[in-house]
Amino acid sequence: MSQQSAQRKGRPPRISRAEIIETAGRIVDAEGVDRLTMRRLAKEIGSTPMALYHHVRDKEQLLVLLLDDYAARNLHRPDLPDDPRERVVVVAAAIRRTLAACPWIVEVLTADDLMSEAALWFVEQIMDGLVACGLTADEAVHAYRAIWYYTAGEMIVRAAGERRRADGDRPTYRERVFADADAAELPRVAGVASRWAELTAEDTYLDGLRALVDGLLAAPASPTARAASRRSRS
Amino acid sequence: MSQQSAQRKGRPPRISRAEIIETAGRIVDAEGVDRLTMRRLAKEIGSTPMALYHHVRDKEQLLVLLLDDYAARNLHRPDLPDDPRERVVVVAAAIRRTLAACPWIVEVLTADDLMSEAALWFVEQIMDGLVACGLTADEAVHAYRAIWYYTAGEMIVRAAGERRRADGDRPTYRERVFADADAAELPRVAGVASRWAELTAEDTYLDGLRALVDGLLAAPASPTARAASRRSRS
DNA sequence: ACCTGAACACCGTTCAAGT
DNA sequence: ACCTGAACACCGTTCAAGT
Repeated sequence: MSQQSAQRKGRPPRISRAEIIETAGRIVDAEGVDRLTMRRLAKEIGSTPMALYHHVRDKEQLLVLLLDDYAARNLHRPDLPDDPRERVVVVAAAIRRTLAACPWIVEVLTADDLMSEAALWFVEQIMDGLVACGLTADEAVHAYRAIWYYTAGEMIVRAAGERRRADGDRPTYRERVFADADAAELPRVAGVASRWAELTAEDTYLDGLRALVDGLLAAPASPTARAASRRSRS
Repeated sequence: MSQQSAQRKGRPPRISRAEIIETAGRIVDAEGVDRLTMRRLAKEIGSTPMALYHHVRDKEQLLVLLLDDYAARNLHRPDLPDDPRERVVVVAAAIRRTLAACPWIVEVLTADDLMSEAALWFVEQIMDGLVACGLTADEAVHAYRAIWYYTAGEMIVRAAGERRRADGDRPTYRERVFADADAAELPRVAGVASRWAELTAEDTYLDGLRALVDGLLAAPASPTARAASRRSRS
């Protein structure tokens, strides 16, 4: 535990995990996440690729560490409204606003859950709001997860859409599929086909979030019905 | 070979897109998506990497094509209940059941929307159910998107969790973070910390889906309020 | 304990040429 | 039109050795 006095063993470190994360963050901010490679990072830091492996397990862990660092510095706690339901919405929206500003989260999201220390306060507020609205602790966990699924999905799908729009105006595959939609067989789809891109470009995260939270908090099925549905799942 | 018969233009193709997709599907099924490389695929097919680029634009498109093919063959249309709200739930659950069975969708989901021809019928049914419950066409598109965000997010987060569980029982980062949760500051989180893994391993997709659909169809804000919220977004 | 060099076993894609 | 060979510009990670 007392490492400043006892430098007796081995050679002193030249690079630190903090330095690795900081440099990695700079590369990612400046050039995007797929320009971050262990070799490139080592060069930037003035070391060799293998030196990095003494401080992080592998590239995947580095990415998770990077997002934790980002969350710790950018996840600002919002003012909490009194109404517990509104608290849930406001806190979820705060998570999403911060993470959506960081276009490479998708890479990490698909590698691991975001569950940094900095995020725990947000989870706490969401769960507390849900419990204050009448959910049990277990129900609150499941409801929180549903909110997280919706939030993560929105960010990922939106990021994919933006990437698609970014690299070239080549007529997207989806547009061709829609154009082929038969109005007789698929009237609803055909009816909005021409406006699909425009409609799905709108940011409706908040509307959907409110609907989800309302639904999660609406008078649920009776306890017996819930128990039955739980049984049928296992 | 004998090319003197039908030499209208150029040389006859040795390989086809269909053959590429079929072989790629075999590799992915047998060994997982990250064993699918253009070089490996070419070898398997008895050709060279560059021959593939005459039939698909790049690896990303190949993956999208592969998922479309999977969807076309596995997305079976469910019986439609009479109740339009239940129709929405049943159809969304059918999409999710099929896609969740295919662990590599995440790679495609983050590259592009799934929007194959085979999926259009499902989109149609969901939109039709939503409209039958009173939504306008535009609202139905947004509601469909919310359902898709939730569904995609659930599949991606679940897949990440399974991958994490699969490769080694190393104590996940998340578990350590939870163990450190201060019961005084974060009572709700600390209260379920020990059961978090167990609770989040439960499949609650359907419960969350029902909550979301209920919320989306519940008496929405008045038309004027909706118009105001639309204005404030743009 | 920490770092290095060399090597392993690969990638996706471009280019110019052949048939 | 379709395919090939060679090359470009890389990867993440392991291993054995050095300090």
